[in-house]
Amino acid sequence: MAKDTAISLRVIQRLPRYYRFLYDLKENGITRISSRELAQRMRLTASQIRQDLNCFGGFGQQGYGYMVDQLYDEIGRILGMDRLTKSILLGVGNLGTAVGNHIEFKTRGFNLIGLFDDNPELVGDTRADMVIRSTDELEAFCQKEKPEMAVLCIPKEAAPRLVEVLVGCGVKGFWNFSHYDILHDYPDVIVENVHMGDSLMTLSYHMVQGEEE
Amino acid sequence: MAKDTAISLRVIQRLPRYYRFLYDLKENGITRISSRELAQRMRLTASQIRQDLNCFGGFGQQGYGYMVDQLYDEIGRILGMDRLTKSILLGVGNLGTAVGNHIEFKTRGFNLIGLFDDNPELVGDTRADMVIRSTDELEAFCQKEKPEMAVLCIPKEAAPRLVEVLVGCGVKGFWNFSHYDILHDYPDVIVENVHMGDSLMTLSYHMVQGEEE
DNA sequence: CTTTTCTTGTTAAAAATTGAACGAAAGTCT
DNA sequence: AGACTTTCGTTCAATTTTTAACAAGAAAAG
Repeated sequence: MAKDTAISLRVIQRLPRYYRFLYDLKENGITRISSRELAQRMRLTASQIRQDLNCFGGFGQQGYGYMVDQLYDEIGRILGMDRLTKSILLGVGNLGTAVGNHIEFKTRGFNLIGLFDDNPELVGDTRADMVIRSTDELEAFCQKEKPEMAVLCIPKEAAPRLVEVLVGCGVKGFWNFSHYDILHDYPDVIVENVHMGDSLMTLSYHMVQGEEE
Repeated sequence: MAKDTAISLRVIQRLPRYYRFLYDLKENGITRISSRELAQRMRLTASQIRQDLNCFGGFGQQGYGYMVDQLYDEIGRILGMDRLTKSILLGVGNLGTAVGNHIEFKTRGFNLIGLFDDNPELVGDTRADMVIRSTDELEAFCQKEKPEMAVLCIPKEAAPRLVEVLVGCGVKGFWNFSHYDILHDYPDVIVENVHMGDSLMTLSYHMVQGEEE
């Protein structure tokens, strides 16, 4: 059943994709699915799906398949979608605004409770139904509200110092959009670096390759 | 020297990160670097760096290391950063606006030449120094300008049909931010799906794990 | 009720990726 | 100039990841 060996990062990174496809199945009124059919839809092998899911326990039934609803809930729970971890967002520029407005934090396990920016012209403005606070208030706010996660949409130069401050304030997770790589060297601190530019560059690489052949 | 075996996706996906770190070295006036030191900075093994770079040719020099400038340029060329592939962006909502303004397309091998949206209230407005066009004009625009890449910041429902239209118009690459997975089943079409929500969910998973131990 | 068909969970094999080891070439120092 | 150090490119080994194979259990069909 449940394995005691650590679950590989690759498996974890596939879970959200399963979650999305299962949501679609639910929406289309499909109540059960076999690994074979799910594999066809997702362009994976049935073997991989069975093995991935089995890391967390036997959710399926032989001769029948998986219950879509149940599997969706299970994966959601594994991913922590049943929580609302308090979060703050720093840097309310173009990107910060879009992230604050566009991302559905609440259905992803987080609750955005504060926005911060250095720019005095932005402070006091409203985004995503929240008032933008000055970064000067950051530490006081953290002491009071104890957010555990911080979204960073700040310039690269500001990142290292701010990370240090936030770790000092007890922030345990970073969703980092800044051009700076937060390295995984604070103990007990989880980092997810999002580099959209990197993604665009790999697209470029593949398009160049496509031309050359 | 140059290998004739295909280069693995993992290597390609690391290239932009090398590119970023090399840029930083350049900025700090560092002209040469050994695989060992770069490995320390990037939290990789020296072996991996040497092996990755060697896929494309021997850029280093024994007993000396790599020339930062030269290596930066080489990786840039490999990734196609010396090009300006014509691109359009569809869906100028929160996210589309941020992507249009925030991403440096020109230094990533692309040139954004048009914005499109369905919403009549947005058509005619300006974003990133460009006028927003109606989606009705899309096909005519493509016939004239022949963009090769499309950025999709549209709702999930609109994605499948629009992809079909764009592929018909000769678009060869998609940078897809929509909640829909474009599957790689058009021949000669390159897809890069960006799912920010997936990234947030893996962060959630790791934070839950961090708590439990 | 028995047989047949599915489909899982699991084990075994294959493939890919990463890390260590080492000779060779170039730089550095005395 | 010669000894010594550095560091690459490459080969080999270890690990990880993916794919295939299969026995066992459950549903469906006759």
